Amino acid sequence: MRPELRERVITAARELGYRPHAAARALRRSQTSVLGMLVPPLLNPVYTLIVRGAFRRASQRDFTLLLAEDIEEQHAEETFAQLVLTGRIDGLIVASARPGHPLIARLAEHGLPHVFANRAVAGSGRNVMMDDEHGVDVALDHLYALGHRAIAHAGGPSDLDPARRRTDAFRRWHERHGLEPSRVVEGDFLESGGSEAALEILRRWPDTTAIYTSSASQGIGAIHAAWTLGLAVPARLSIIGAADMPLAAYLVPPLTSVEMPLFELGVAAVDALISQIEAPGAPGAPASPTDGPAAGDLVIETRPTLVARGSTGPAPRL
Amino acid sequence: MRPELRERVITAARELGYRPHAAARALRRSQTSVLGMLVPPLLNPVYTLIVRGAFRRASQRDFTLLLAEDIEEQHAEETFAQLVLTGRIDGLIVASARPGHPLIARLAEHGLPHVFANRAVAGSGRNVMMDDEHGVDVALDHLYALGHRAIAHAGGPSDLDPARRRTDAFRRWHERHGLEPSRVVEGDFLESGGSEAALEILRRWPDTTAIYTSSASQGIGAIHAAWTLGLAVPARLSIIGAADMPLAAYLVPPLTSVEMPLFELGVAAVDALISQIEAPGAPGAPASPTDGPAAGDLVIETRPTLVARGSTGPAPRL
DNA sequence: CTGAAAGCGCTAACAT
DNA sequence: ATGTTAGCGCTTTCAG
Repeated sequence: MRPELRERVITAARELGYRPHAAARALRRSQTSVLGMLVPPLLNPVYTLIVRGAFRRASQRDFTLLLAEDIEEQHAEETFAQLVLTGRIDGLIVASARPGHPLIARLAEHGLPHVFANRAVAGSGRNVMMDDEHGVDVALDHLYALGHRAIAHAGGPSDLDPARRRTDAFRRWHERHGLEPSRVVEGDFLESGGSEAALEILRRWPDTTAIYTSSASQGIGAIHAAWTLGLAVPARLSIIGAADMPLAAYLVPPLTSVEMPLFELGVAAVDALISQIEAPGAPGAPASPTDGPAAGDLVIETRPTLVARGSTGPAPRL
Repeated sequence: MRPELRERVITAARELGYRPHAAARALRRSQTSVLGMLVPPLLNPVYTLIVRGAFRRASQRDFTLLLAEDIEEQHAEETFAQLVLTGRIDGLIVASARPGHPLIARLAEHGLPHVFANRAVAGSGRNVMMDDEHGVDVALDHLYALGHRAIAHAGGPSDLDPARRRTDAFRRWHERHGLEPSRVVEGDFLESGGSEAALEILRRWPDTTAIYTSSASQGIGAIHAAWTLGLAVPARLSIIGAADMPLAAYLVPPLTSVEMPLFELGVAAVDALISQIEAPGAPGAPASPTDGPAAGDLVIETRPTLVARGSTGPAPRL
């Protein structure tokens, strides 16, 4: 074939907008170039940014991202069947892991490449996480600098890994500062959880001057709780939330928060998954069965940073 | 083959968890059983519920839903190529339509089954919408009953169909009530848009006693604006937003809003799209090129309802 | 170094 | 009725 003809064919193909047929390609190469991603209910706005990072990166690397909302665990088996058993995806990002989630065992058994994003699975060696501990330190240092010493924590569900890690970090920070880290109440990640936790905190420890919440939504709930009790924010009670979102700037008062590298987390999860898929031998690098971070675990380098707004201020004298 | 053998094969298949390979099936039947859905940035929480309805229904009808975020229009061509030209999807739900969106022409030309959800395209005959006009009436009737007569509207971008329909409905309601519908300011659907619009409204018409915003996010922004101006909500200014979300109950004060049938919209969009795909002859029912609602357009039967909370109250005497 | 052919897993049309 | 076969569009291997 003359180079001239070759040129003409390529040009023609481009002009006609030719694109290889995905299904035929997938069938022949037994690789779909589709990545699955399982996320908790998207009402939790934290995940929309993670998802966006994942979409962007997948597209850059010529993969398509197939999102699935992990609403109720009873549907997990169905989701698994639909995505994995029919060969629709080459790998899966699980951002909704919980201890005992039926999917975790199924994945390991099936040998599909997969990573856990944000919610780590101990010992899996497949975790992609943010530096949550640093995020806690940033928040508590900010409160400390404002003079707060009676700081409480409205934590997330303790069986959810990032919630537990933040609670642990909260305790460690207090120990480092010679303070008693007893003011911890657990609730869900939503506004309702934050509101109820704040109410309980203020009932049990009325001299609390600041609350650190494990999510922005909980922060909103905590502000609401303070309002219902008639406590001024931040004059009487300071509130700071983990994870920032655009909304936070428009609350009354605007919520001080810790900005987390959510977009980067999505990007990194996709990269880690593709590495596994393209790894020569293994269908996903095997995890060492030790507890704690295994060899393959990854922590995003971008560190959480403080976004100071109106919901935190100097500690009051009570 | 004896029925007994048949039985054994079926049982064995089930026990082994056999599932037909999606790519092979797609190739042979030239139908992927995948639906695409294009949505505006998911930071807009309105779409998370629509998406959930769509996911649920697609799954029920044995389709997989492939979500794509329509972030910038320059990526539209790329998205189109990736989803449509490679034959990855059987049809597309477009929830991010704007006049002149490059995708609209491409879709018509290509002949792919598609519907427009929430953001209608005039004359397409493929629109699945909510009864936004009724939503406006519900909001304004509520304010009227509280004694408000100087009501302003913080509208969405006028080139976005639901924003325009709500603005039109706002004007019609005022005409029906013999009031001057002049207090309309346009902004984007986000908190910032609501805040800026509210500020401008109060600057131009200082005697305004109530604001109806075209989204919940704008409502949040409007509350924020009132707070910065030192206007009490609802004692001095009532605020009501279109579309409800769980967050609204935890704002300070809790935001009165109009609950829209978002989940149902997602469900109906999927049903409409699948009908088109399964329609015998046409690759999507042809649209009549008339202006206004065309034959194939659909309005969700569930009507918007009022959720009264703390951000609306009796009109003050100024 | 160019060109033909086999086959991925499935299903629809065919021959028994 | 049951069983066989061709071929969807692509890629990879093998023959020329």
